[in-house]
Amino acid sequence: MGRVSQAQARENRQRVVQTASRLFRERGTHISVVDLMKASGLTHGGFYKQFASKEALIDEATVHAFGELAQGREDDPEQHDGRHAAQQALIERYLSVEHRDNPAEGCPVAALAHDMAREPGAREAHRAYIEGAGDFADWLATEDHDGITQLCTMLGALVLARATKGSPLSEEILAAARGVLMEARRSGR
Amino acid sequence: MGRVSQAQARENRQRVVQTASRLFRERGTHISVVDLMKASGLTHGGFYKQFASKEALIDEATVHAFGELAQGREDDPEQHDGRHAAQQALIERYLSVEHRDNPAEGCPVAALAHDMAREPGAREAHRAYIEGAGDFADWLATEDHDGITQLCTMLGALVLARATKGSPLSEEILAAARGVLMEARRSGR
DNA sequence: TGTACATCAGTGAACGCGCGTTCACTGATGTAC
DNA sequence: TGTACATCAGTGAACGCGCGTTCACTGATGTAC
Repeated sequence: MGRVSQAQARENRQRVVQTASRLFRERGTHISVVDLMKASGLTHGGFYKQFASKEALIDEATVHAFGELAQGREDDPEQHDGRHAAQQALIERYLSVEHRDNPAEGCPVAALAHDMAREPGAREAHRAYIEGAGDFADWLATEDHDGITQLCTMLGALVLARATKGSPLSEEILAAARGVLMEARRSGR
Repeated sequence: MGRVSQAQARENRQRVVQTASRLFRERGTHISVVDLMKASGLTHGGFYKQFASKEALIDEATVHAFGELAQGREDDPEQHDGRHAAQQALIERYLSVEHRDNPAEGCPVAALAHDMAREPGAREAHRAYIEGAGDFADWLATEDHDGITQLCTMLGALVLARATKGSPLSEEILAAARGVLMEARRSGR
């Protein structure tokens, strides 16, 4: 193939990060460098021209995933009413069958939780995860509702619904969580 | 070493299942057969004298883990007041730092969630998981409180606390979840 | 602007290693007499 | 009850395979003149 332009190289690198951030969420960080590069339309040999190690890519892809998450929230209007409506819309989307079935484009706090819990720890990915989870909880909070507990219920429901997929219980879990979160908001509690 | 008595062989086999049910929760089902057998005080070669495959052990160890979970609940007194107190005690234990730091002896619904979500599906382990999660939710339910949503909040808090361990957020999550679940029960809502 | 050459992004074979699994071997256990 | 032998739980070397990583090679790109 020969050398590729610097612009093309930057684009290729960015595509690997993007692909990794999706596949880590879908299949976990154990996915192989070969599969990752193949999914990015490249061969595995060039990986180390762009990244110091697979760990470095996990760090970068995790930061990338949380950047997207934060960006998605910024699009929402900032005034109080807009925020409240945006929160409700996000809760509905978060607890949908579509989100359950598409972890690759979904919430990294839920999708990466076990990989974070089982990895060493003092890494950039972990730092980004903790910051991302905290920011998400803050964003969910209202005058009357603690953001952390709402996030626990949402994330717990999503993780459980994914783990029980194939059983009617999976949809019951999503519906029950939607019910309790929306009811609490309607009644002003 | 030579042949071992049938009683010894049964005991060894049971110890492997026990060890596996602990290590799968602690490190995930990706842990190797060599490590699993070593942790059971045996060498890896004999594994296939006792189990058809690693998948078969995952199935058996998962069923074992959920059996223990159900058994732990049966010890509690059956009358309504006893049940209510047992539920509160379990919630406190579930959301403790000790439970966060000891997944091996902890709740398999939380510890195995991601392995279940990422594996094929139509296996005995998945069936046991779904049944175990449903039974746990039923056990948590009261006249006024849906068991599913309580389980979502508890499991979400535990998974998040484990993923953010090392940050103060981890303890805040456990405290927030304890707070909202116990407050709801005290106020009768 | 053209030309000559150094650079280096991407390729694909190869590395050591750990995985799940198989197998020849061992010797104490279990059994037939 | 004792003896002879078949059984088989456990051992450890070996299998093919996929992993993360390295490396010699390629040829279009970028650059010095």
